[in-house]
Amino acid sequence: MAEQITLTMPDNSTRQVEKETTVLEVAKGISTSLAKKSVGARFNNQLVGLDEPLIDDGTIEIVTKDSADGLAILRNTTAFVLADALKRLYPELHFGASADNEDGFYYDTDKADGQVAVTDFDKLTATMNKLIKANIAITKKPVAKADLAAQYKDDPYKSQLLKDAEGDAVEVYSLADGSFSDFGEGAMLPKTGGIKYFQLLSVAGAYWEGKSSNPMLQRIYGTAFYKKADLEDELKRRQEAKERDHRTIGRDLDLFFVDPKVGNGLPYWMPNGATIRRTIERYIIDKEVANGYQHVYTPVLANLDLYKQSGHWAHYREDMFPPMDMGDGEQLELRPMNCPSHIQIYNHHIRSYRDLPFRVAELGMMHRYEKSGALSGLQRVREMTLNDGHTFVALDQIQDEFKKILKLMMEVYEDFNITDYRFRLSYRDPANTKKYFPDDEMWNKSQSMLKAAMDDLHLDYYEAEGEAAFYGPKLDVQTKTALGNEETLSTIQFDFMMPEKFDLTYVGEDGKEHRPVMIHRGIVSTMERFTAYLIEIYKGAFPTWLAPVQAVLIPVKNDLHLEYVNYIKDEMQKRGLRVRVDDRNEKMGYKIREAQTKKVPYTLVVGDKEVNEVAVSVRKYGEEHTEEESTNMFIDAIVAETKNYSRDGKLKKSQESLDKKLDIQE
RNA sequence: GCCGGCUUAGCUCAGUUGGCAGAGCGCUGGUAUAGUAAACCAGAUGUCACAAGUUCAAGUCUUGUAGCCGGCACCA
Repeated sequence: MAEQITLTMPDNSTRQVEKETTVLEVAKGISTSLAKKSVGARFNNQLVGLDEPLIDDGTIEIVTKDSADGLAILRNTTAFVLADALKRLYPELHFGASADNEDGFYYDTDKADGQVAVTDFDKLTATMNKLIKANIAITKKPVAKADLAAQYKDDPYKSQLLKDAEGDAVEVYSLADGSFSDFGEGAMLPKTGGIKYFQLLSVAGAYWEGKSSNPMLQRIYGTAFYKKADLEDELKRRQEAKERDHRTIGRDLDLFFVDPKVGNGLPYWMPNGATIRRTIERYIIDKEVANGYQHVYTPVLANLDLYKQSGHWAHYREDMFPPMDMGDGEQLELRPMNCPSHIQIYNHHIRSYRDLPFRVAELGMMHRYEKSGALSGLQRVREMTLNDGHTFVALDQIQDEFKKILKLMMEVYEDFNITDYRFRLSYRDPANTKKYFPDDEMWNKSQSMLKAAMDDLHLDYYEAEGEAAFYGPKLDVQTKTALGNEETLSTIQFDFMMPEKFDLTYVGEDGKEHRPVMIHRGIVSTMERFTAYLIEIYKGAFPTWLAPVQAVLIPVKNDLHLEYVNYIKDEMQKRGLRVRVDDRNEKMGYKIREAQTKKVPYTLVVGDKEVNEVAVSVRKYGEEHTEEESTNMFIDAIVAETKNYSRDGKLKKSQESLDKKLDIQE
């Protein structure tokens, strides 16, 4: 009898099979329906193909088409076929890295006589389709790195990838007809015909090994699915993402603009956008004052020495506006960050332990000379106003203050209905400590303190090395833009360095001087980035409390109803509501349509019936039906709705549940 | 900053082998006076991104510059 191996299934049951049984045979052994759907397996946590013979005991999970792993196998195979097509069309082309991700895949290329461009996609797609139609088997075998080196000797990137691969051998995937082969990790489908629906999407430059000092390759992006509908959904999703883009909506709703002729990355806020921003600013200032912060104003200009002392000049000189030489030896700098300003506030008086935690906040305007390629709408700009705050604490207050800030953050998220985010603990890069404040003990201490605080609160997070600020580790709240790019929304940063550099002290209970710790924190990011973020999550349909115009009043007939409409307008304005009367010479349907396309929360129509009943006909944004409401009741309801920051006037989660989640005892 | 692409009216876009600068929406004026997503008529849109070059002639071809878009790198 042949040698047996033991496979452990996901449900912990075990199964004895002959050694060298393939994944497909294992799947068939479980059920034919599973075998039909299967495209590989996760064996001892490694992705393997259907033809993989199993030779050791291990855990196995059959990978089906409808799983993320199944898509990874498909996309890996599609990237392989793309590479084959590229090589057929451009024999001299060199390959760089390749990968699949949650949206699709990419393959990096380098061509001496002009890079691959989107105009090549038709030819590439046609060639790929030929290969897919031919349904060629893809075989896999391990080849010693030494044997493969000669084949790639003229290809600098592949040679490097080969050298960097783990072990002495790599898996080489080949078409059965011998016309193409490639090496790499990850599993593939057994035949090219397994690729059903793919699309090449875009090309973009990407540095070799992600280092800007290296040459730039051309990255070809694509995606692939097993089902036509899934591919169509993905393409539709990408289209909708563009419609959600804050730059598009910002223009359509007349919120802001950037005119390169008067300054790149320097946005102008139109009245509508300014109203949203002002509402956010008032909200967050009130919220912070209620949470013990003292709001201040500090100058946007300071002597350059301030930023030399803080270390910003040494670290970020390239991204700061050049200093203004005043001719008498003084150099003034547009501030790139507010922390040194708040340090001046702290240092202005002698501080006692009784003053701590000392919380100072500001909507601080800053200027950074962001590189031209980084600029993007309101998301990356050269002048921005940060919801900045610094709290100065004693060592033993760090944990408690951290929790308080986190609680404040979560309350704010609830008010804005922000739910899609991830916590990231950002540490320094252990392989490149030069970038950071040189004090190993400080780093180890503050990083473990941060992690302990998060663990203590039982919050999920992921850790990222190399993402820390130069002065300390941070908790970042990561979100995604409409186009899927990651960005930091909120941040809490521990800083043991600035207090040293500025010799900050407080007088302790013992009458002696002690060194405080600084916590930098931003809740709603910059006004620019946050507004962009809100535009995208709301798709321009702002909740009533934020909407630039909260209600539009439309008289059925101007000469009969305008008087009453103006009365309602006055009543609403007295209650602090933003309301507009549309008395243009247009048909009612036209005005209603415009109110809807401008995403005004409430459209109020007034005619004979309403005048007689002291009522309004209410139509909510996005809804087709209307409701008659007494004018007073309607005004009371909309006032209540704006007061509790809600879109629909519904009650929000209780305070206790938030406290419990964060484990905060007052 | 880097690689690729793009740039025509306020917006979305046509514009043929080089031969008078176009449409829809929006805007302006007028007519119509209305019950829940687009009334009708008329009118004005403009340094075809900018600067050179080729040509009898350039929105169109060539070169350079800027900006924008996608991504990479950066992001205190």
